[in-house]
Amino acid sequence: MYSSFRNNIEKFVKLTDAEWDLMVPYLEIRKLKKHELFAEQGKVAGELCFVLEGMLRQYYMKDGEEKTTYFFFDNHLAGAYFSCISQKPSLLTIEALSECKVIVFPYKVLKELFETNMAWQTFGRLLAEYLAMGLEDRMVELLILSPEERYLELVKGNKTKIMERIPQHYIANYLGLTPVSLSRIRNRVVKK
Amino acid sequence: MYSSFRNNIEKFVKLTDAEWDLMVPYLEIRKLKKHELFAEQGKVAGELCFVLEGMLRQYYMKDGEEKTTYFFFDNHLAGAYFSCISQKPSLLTIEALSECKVIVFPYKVLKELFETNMAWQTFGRLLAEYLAMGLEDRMVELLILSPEERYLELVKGNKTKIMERIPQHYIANYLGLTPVSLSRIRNRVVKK
DNA sequence: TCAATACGATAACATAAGATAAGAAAAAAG
DNA sequence: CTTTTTTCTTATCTTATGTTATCGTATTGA
Repeated sequence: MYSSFRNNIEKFVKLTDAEWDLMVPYLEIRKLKKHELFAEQGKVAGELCFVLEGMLRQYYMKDGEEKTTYFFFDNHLAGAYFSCISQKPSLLTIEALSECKVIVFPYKVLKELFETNMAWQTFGRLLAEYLAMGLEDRMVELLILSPEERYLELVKGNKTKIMERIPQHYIANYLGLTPVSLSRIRNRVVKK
Repeated sequence: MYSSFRNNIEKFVKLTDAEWDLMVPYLEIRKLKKHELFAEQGKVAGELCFVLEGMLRQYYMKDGEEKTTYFFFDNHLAGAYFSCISQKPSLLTIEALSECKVIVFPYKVLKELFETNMAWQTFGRLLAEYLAMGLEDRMVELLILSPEERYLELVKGNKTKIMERIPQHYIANYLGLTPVSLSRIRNRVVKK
């Protein structure tokens, strides 16, 4: 049941069974209904999860509008990681885009493992480095590519099929544009 | 000589003298001339540095143009961190914007410390988390703020005086716009 | 010191994006 | 199955940005 989660962690660092077992008692399978929130703006996040099935989105509020900035798919960690780390109220909300099955665990437990076990600590570093590299890529794309180029990069990727199931206005936000603008770009690109 | 570097590290994690001494033999003071490169696109980076004096910029090439995406000031770590981590050729170049005095050290040494010492490993995690949080903030600004709002955020910050010494077209890139556009925004903002 | 280069402001024009609204299509809810 | 809601496209209008070019000034380097 938890093996996909363990496998995913072990892409970063190998764990002995004993080390893995330090985490297991705190894992909990949870189902999220569509539109259910996993983390909420203004609240200090205490939990992270590993997505087994389904997908989620992360959004910020600006001028009363939801601005979607990230998606979480299966086999990935999700959660308001930086709120957990800083113990400050989260600036973002995480919502299930579909029915989801996730493995939930308290960040406190992970932190405890970070501080007491070298392998887990290494995992913590490698995970943060992995997150940072992803964010750097994303930032560079936003800085140096035009909206149309960003859209083309997105459809070039391997997430095309998944993306098709996500409402387009969320993807527009993700690319830093308005839904109307994305619709126009799609129209333009098709004609080329 | 190295105390500001140590202090900076100890903002993340306290080190015993013995732990600090593990790093000291590998530190080297280096002066960079204006326009001298510290890391170069296409080359695998092997060194990081801590800036004692001066400032540097990081840029990517796109369509034959340099796109500045980040600045490094004194009392901060600089370098092609992700190239060091991944041992892949760097996508970015780091250039001294002024005469610089930096403390240089091989990433290999740092990695060795990560893997053999718990305090250093913790530093590695906290550093990566810190970098990731900064990148997340930056990304969100790019996604949900308009160019003008981004400029206003920048001048609101505490780096105003430093920024004044940086050529404006670098700052334009950093904000994700063209130099001409930044000039117009500045003009517009003054009149309000 | 002088010449070359880099820098920033501005203008003119073309293009693309934002805002808003309307209508069709698709999905969700009852 | 029908109604309601959400989603997407399209059109119009306005505005901001990109592109290119010019000009005066500041900086740099020989």
